[in-house]
Amino acid sequence: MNIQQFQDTLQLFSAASSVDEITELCRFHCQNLGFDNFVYALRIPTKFSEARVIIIKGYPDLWLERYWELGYHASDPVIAYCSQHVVPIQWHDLLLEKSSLSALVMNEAAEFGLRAGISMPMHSPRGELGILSFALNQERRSAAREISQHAMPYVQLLGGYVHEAVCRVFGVANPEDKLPLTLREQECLRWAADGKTSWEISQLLKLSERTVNFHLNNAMIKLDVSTRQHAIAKAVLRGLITPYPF
Amino acid sequence: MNIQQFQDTLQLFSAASSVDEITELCRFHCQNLGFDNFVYALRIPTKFSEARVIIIKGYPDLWLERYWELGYHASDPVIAYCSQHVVPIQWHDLLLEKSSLSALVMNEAAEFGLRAGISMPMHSPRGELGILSFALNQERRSAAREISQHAMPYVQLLGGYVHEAVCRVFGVANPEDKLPLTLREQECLRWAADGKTSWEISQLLKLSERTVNFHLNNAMIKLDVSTRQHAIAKAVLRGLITPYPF
DNA sequence: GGGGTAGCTGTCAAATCTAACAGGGTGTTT
DNA sequence: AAACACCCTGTTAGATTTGACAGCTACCCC
Repeated sequence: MNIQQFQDTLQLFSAASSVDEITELCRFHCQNLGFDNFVYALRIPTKFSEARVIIIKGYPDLWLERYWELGYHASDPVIAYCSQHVVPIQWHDLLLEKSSLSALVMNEAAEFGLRAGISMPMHSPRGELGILSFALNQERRSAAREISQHAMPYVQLLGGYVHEAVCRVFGVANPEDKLPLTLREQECLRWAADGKTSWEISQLLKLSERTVNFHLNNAMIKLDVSTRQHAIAKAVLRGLITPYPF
Repeated sequence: MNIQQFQDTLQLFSAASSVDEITELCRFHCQNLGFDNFVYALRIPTKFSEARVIIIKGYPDLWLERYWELGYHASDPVIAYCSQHVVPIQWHDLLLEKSSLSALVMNEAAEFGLRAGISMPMHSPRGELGILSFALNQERRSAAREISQHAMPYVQLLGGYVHEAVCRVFGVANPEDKLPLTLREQECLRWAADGKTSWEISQLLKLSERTVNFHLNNAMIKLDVSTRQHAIAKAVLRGLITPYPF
């Protein structure tokens, strides 16, 4: 299958209307590309410590169970890479420190047949992060590398379509609850996230300190939190505010 | 050039260290794909309703000037599409209402030789939006469609690499310089970001309240900030602390 | 006019955080 | 052994935030 034909099959994702259909399409492409397993995970920020996670399964169940039980997502180097980048990565290219938690996760994965692979990060406008991974149970590095290398462009293309399909099926794109915050609330929050105190913000926005507290309080109520810190974490994760404190 | 060779040339973007180099690479790919013009625009949110915009130019200067002067970005249907999607679009497929502002923009663009084209949106972790566009001065719809169709996968691949290159050159987000927060510092910060007070964190981690403040203070020093809020915003944006599930 | 939303301002007490002064301990590396 | 990183704990004073009590204007929609 050349890339042009491949491109045509991608249109099927736009028509898919259920998880099962998407799973089947992924499975098809997985085999087609010469991989053994696949998984797509979508993280949707909700509360700070309560992101919603949607998974399209094509991985060994035992591994997924173990993964969640032990909270491996926190040390998974693939997730760490994907949350910062926009181009795909071959697992072999990840920089791992010996006997780090990250290395442990990857080694255990290998025991479940996930020895080599490739992952494509997808970031969408509201901070959702989708990761499409294809894995290979292949001992020989060179062979694995060749397959991954060859699959790279296909995986990159697939990523976007799987991502849009999953978001559509689960009704993720929801512009309504994107900005529950008023203009002033966003402004105040942004400056607060920038380390400014109420008084400083009042000077910046030419308001009274009381008004700044008023807006920040309203923001906290809307975000259902009771401290500024929580409000900021939540707003940043949801993309409600984008401070630039660098 | 097949897709495999193409893939190899993409590595050049990782080495590019200046705007000029990136521009040249884009120009090369533009011609190679059979297009007449290209442009890459990166929007970095700063304050609410304010953004820093970086442009890699390969469009008629006159058009770009007019575009900015008249604030066309506000009605540009390509930007509207790109801010909501993650897969590329052929301009012909955009839904335009007759005599809308969007249609006006596209018509005027056509007068500058930008009659057909394709645009690839790139969203990165902190809300930056990059748009890579290739344009064609081609009257015949069918011919334009064919070229665009053929270029689609290449453009999608290019997008990520141009995006990462520009972000790197402009120092937009440098995940590399991860300030090493210690384990305790991360834990405390994570709970603080969840709205917990020092006392509550001390109970959660079975520490004294003083110790929690100690760790949070160290984290603030390392992040070079003077409030918890700023520390949390910075840490979340840099991916130094991860929300619980994932 | 009433009701809704958004914005603005005031005071006050209690809770919380920040910054400064201290003092311990462990473990690894040089 | 000394230097270093990480971890733990104490006190205090002052700044800041939080939550509660108030009040006001302006706009839009029904």
